[in-house]
Amino acid sequence: MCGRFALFHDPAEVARVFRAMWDPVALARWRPAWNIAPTRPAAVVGADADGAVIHVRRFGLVPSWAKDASGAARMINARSETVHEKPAFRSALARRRCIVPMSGFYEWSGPARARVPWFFSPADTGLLAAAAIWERWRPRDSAAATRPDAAEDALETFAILTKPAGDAVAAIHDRMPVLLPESAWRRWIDPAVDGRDAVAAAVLEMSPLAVRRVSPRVNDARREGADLLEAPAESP
DNA sequence: CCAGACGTTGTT
DNA sequence: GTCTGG
DNA sequence: CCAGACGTTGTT
DNA sequence: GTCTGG
Repeated sequence: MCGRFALFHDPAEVARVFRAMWDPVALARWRPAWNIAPTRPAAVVGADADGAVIHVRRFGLVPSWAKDASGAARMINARSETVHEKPAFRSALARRRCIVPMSGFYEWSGPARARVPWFFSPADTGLLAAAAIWERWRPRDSAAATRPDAAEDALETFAILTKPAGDAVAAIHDRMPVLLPESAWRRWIDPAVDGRDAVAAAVLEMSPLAVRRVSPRVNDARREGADLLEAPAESP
């Protein structure tokens, strides 16, 4: 699956790779991150009238009909096998697909007492592109909804699609994010493309991955920094 | 009809 | 065990 | 995803 | 919002 990831590439590099423009508000707010956990902001690439645009949205999808945003940490992933039929995901899949640029993502192995983190990154250079869907949520509260700046109360969130693990991931875990090769980026974020077709094409793709064991300091979602990727201290 | 859910993943 | 927060 | 909390009451 | 269960 995919519950934690990193995007520490320079923002300008992210824009260049995805041939996208940063939303100015998003760019001002974004900082490279090595430990992006559910409920935390992440950069995402979406299709706009003007082309590909990078926004900052929160990890963990809150459906538009949710009474409050507190369930955000629960819908962090959507199964590619069933995403088209789930009430919580269906409309997002049809009309609101986006790409999550990643320097890499984490998976854990081992028993609950001693979880071991691993970092997966592109085998070659570059960035990973995870397939995702997003939603816009507004407070039900009518006073907030009628304020002139109601748009500022809107919360944009996303969930990452998953599929059965292949290649490098299978040894560690049984699920992994759906990763898109560059040739599939445009179709994924194009709302004119049927969602189910887009998923069917996306899950066939394989991105060559490198993997390494990293510091268990990453387990704590409050920690941050490049040193989270250091090899763990030797244990006998 | 109304009420209540709506999601994924983990581990021995 | 199960939920919440990061 | 993992880590950490998980409860009520009264009083200042 | 939209579907399922009673």
